Formats: sequence, structure tokens, C-alpha cells
Amino acid sequence: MIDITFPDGSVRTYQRGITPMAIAESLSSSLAREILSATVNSRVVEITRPINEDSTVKFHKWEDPQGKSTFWHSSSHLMAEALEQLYPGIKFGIGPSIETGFYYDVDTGNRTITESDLKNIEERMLALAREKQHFVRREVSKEEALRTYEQKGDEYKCELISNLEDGTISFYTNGSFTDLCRGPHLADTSVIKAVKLTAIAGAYWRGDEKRKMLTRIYGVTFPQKKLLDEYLLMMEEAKKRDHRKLGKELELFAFSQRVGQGLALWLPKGALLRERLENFLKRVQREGGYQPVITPHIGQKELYVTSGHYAKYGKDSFQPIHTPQEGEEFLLKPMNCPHHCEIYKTKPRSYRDLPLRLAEFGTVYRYEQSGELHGLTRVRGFTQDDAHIFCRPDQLKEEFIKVIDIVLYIFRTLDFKDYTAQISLRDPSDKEKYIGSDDNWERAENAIIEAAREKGLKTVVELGEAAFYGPKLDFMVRDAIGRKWQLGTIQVDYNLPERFELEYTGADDRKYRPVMIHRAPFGSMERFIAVLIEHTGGKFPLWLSPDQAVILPVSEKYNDYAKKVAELLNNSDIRALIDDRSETIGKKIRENELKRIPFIIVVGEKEADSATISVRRQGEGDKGQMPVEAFVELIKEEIKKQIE
RNA sequence: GCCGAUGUAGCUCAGUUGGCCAGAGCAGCUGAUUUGUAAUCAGCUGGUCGGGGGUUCGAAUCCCUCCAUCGGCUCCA
Repeated sequence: MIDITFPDGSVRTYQRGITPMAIAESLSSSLAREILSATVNSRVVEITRPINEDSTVKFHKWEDPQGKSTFWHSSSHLMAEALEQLYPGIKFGIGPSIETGFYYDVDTGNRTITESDLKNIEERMLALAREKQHFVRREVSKEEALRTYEQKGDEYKCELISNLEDGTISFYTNGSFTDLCRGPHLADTSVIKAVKLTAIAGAYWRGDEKRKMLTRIYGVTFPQKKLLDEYLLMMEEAKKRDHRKLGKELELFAFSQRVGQGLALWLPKGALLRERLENFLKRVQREGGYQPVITPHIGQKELYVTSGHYAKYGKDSFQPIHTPQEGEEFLLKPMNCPHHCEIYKTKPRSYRDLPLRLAEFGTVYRYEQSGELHGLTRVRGFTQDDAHIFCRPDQLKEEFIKVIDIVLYIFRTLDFKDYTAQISLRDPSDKEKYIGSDDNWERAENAIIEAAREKGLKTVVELGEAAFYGPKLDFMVRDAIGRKWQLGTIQVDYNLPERFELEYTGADDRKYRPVMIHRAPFGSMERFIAVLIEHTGGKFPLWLSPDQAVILPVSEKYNDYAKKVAELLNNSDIRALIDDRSETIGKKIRENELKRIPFIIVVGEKEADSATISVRRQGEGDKGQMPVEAFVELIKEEIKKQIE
């Protein structure tokens, strides 16, 4: 007999060799129907795996992440089976579950699978799922595993196996398909009731662009048809918030093939929105002791040779600008730091001058790969809300914490709740990739980790994600359909001060090297606004909204009164315009609602006679009549609440 | 850059197996209407069917190529 301990701490005794499934049945038959996998002694296993010793057991249902991942991982095997039946000879790479759904990388030989084939594969998957195929685990020796896939001619699986240790290798079989897999899996396929293959794309084998490109098929499955419908509806809704669509509709920005790929044109309303954000941050920075500076858009090639960026990125960047002067070369600036270093050097600095905080909304140009460009989130010319803090090593942590405070203040003001803080450290196994001494790296990494801890940030640590010159703390936010983007970034840099030979004089009259912090709370204006658009669905907070109110005269007769109201509002710093087209009031309301103008003001006989306005809130409807002053007060109050 | 898909008017989309002057709604313009809380009516304008090349008696439709966009991969100072 063995003791099984449950999450609530209770203990029950069972026969040796009992399965999680049987345990669940002993507790409740409805639980048994719902469980998909189980964690036994902190290892996720299938519910049919016998337990042979005293263990702790936790069950996973669809609602749990582990339940979903078991469900989706099993679905990828189901898809593989369908693919093998439909495309005999197809070879398989890897097929994991992902955040939403799963994928499988396959080599289709000289055939191509296209989107139009997906329906057929889905149908086959559903038919196979209905067969109630059991997932059968079998442990195999490395030798047998290799032999199996050599016979199949699947070099991808062979490569995977050769990296595994003998004694840890298992196969899983469902129906006609056997796969190299650690598991766990569902008990059987019958719970998979709805299948949608969502995308098909190329993906390099093992993520290496020098190796073969396989076909990656993405899919998602559900235990009920209803859940799939809900998911599809949600994705459709999310796509309506796409910043590229809203940017066009709301006339915020545009792209032109003639101007060039990835080079955004800011339209009047977008420029106004952006200017407001800039002013907001400028105010915060002024209060935080930053000093604005302005530097040119280009710099001599030598500047970037000094910084080390030329050696690292030179050949993949916009190429040098030549001048009539033989041998003279300039680069479009890909970052502002070298310029700011030169500002630091304009005069001798004392330890008393530090920290020196130089801020600039600096526009930079980077030649991003054409396939990587994406709306405003990935562009070739963008403006960083950049600043460089030059400080003494003993000031580093405090300065770092102050920057975190600014980022969090911005996120709070703009109601960004769903973000993750990522600490990017260097890859300890590949130190060659980075410049700077081990000692400095360690100090910088520790400063970040400590600062984040002191601010109580929930962080994820990623090894190998650091910049080549230093570790960083990035704030990641999701877009409408769940893609992650880096917004705010704070980076420690011991390298540039070295390369530019920056110095300050200490209290002991000796020369010291300052530490540099790069930081951009928005990241870039372009990307930040893109994410802001998707988060708000274009319904910006009142203080940011390009137009705050639109006045609709009921008929021509009230145009004069409308003008008077507009003047009053404008005099109170409210951005109001008049829509005096000779359209029906209904149509004008509809169109201005669609433009997401926060307030619609209707004026007609009633209002003109009583010197009032009728106020309508976007998305909420009529709010009734009120004097202009009351409306001004209403707006001021709301804005005050938004930016405390 | 790589794999796949897409590209018809300012926008959203029709356009049947290649077959007469390429269509609709919205937007725009002109006129009528003077409107009370999410689409008033009529008329008109607007298109090198992404660019170039080819096949064909004939191409928006088939083929090649380039460009751009979309979904991924790689990259992201």
C-alpha cells in the first residue's frame, strides 16, 4: 500500500500501482471525467501512469495551464497522425504545445502543404479523435530509438535522439502514429472535440537560419465546440483593435511605398497624440532631474567605430552617407548614446556633478529585415524617449530604482496592467558574445536584480537575452492578439564609458570612470502608441485624445451658437471642433461616435435658448443638458483623475 | 533575409471554367433637404485590376519576375 497526499494536505492510502485516474474515480466520478493530466511528485504525467511509491498528487483539468498543455501537446500528436496518413513519408521535427494551442514542424519533402489543405487535415484529426485512440507509452533504448528513425529516414528525430541520454527515452503511440516524446499525454483522444488549424508558416529547423526551413502548422483544439467558437470570436474582436487598422481609420499615421518600408508618416491627429505623450514624459523627467539635450540625426562613421556598434552592426545597417569630400562618411544614427557620451565629454566632470541625466526624444534609423517590419511596432525609423544617466558606481542602484519608478508611473497612468518585467542576463556559456569584463558584468547584473527585487517587481530572468554591452530590464506588454512587445527598457552599460574614456574627478582628486544607464520608459514613441491603440481600442484617455469634443448643431440655424460654444471650450483648453455639415443629427452622431471622440455636444433651439449644451459620452449615450461651465468642469475633473 | 498567403476606386469588398465599355456600398463632388441623439434623398466624379514581361484571337482571371502587405521563422544596438 502507498500513501497519496493531496494539495489540501489530506492523505489517503491506495494499492501500489494505482493510477491518478483511478484515484480520481475514488474521489468523484465527475472529477475523473474532467482530469487531463496530473502532477505526481512535481512531475506532470498522464493519468494512466501507475504510481509505485508514497506520492503527492495534484490533478489538472482543462482550466489549469498543465491541463491545457497536455491537451494541446496530445493534439499535436493527433495532427501528426493525420499528416502521416495524408502525406505518407512526411518527416517530423518537434511538435510542442504553446501558450495557445500547439504546432508541429514537418518536412513535406517536395510537396507543399498550403492553407487550403488545412480543412482536410482538421477533418482527419476529428475522425481520428473520435476513434478514442489511447496514448500508449513505451520506454526504449537509445539504440532502438535511433534504429527506428533511421529506418524511417527521419534525420530530424535522429538528431533529437542523439542529444538524449540512454534510459530516458520514450515513445508514445496513438492509433497508427508513434512519436519520440517525453509526454505526458491525454488518456485517449476522445476528449478532443473541436479542432482549428490556425496558420501555416516556415520555421528553421532548431531555430537556426542556416539550416533547412520546415513547414510549421499551428493549431488549437478544445474539449467543446462552444469553446472553439468563443475563441474564434475573441480573435476576431481582437483583430478589430489592430493598431494598423485603427491607425488608418482614426487618421493617426500612414505608410507610403514611395517614402519607404517601415517609415511611418504621422498624420495631424497622430502627431497631436504623440506630442501629448512627449509633453507628459518631459514633465515627469523635469521633475526627475533630467536635462533635455538635442543631437543631430547623423554622426561620423568614426563615432560608431569608437562605440563598437559599427563593427557589430555596420554591414547590416543603412550604409554610410558619402559627401563630396573624398573619404568622408556619416551614418544615420542607430542610437543616441554615442552623441550623449560626447556631450558628457564637453567639460571635465566632478563627482559632485553626478548623476548627470541627459534626455532626448531621439529619432534613430535601423535597417530591420524586411520580413520583420510590422505596423508601428517594428519600423526602420523611430523616436526613442531616450536618456542616459551617467553616475558613480555607488549611485547605480538608486538611479536604477528611480527609473523603474518612472516606468511604473507611466504604466499606471495609462492603465497598463498586464506587463511582465524581464531581466536579461548574458549567456554564461557564451561569454565571447559580450564586451566588457566579467567583473563589471557581474556588478551590473546584481544591481538590476537587486533593484527589481526592492521595487517588488515580478520578474522573469532570461539568460542570453542581454545586449552585447550590458544586462537590461525590459518591460514587455502584449498586443491585441497576444504577441509580446518590449516597451520600456533600462540597461546598464560599463562598456561605452570605457570606449569613450569618460571620466570624473573624485573627492580624492583621482580620475574615475562613470557608469552609464540607458533608459527609455516608452521604448519608442511608435511602438508605445501602437500598443496604446490596441489596449484602448482607439478610445484614448481624455487627456491624450486628439479631439476631445465635437459640437453638432441640429441645423444651420444654430451654427453661430455652436461657434460660440467652441470658442468657450477652446478658451478653456479643450480641444473641440464643430461638425456643421448639412447631415441629419443621427448621421453626425454615428460618424463621430465611430471616430471615438470622447464627447459629442448637441446644440439646437433648447440649448441656445437656455445657454446650455447637451452632452453625449462616446459609447455611453446622452448625458443630458448642462451649462458650458459645468461641462468644462467635468472634463477638467476627468483629466485630473487620469494624470495625478 | 527565409517559408506561405494576399494585392481590383480614398475605404470595405463582388467579379462565375480567360470572352462585349470592370461592378457595389461607403467616402468625395453637385443639388435638394434644415434635421433632436448611431446611416435623408437624387445625380455625378473616380480604376495603368500592385509594377514589368510572357502565353493567347482575347488576360483582373493562366505563367515568369519585381515590389508591397499579412501570418510565422531568424533578427532586434
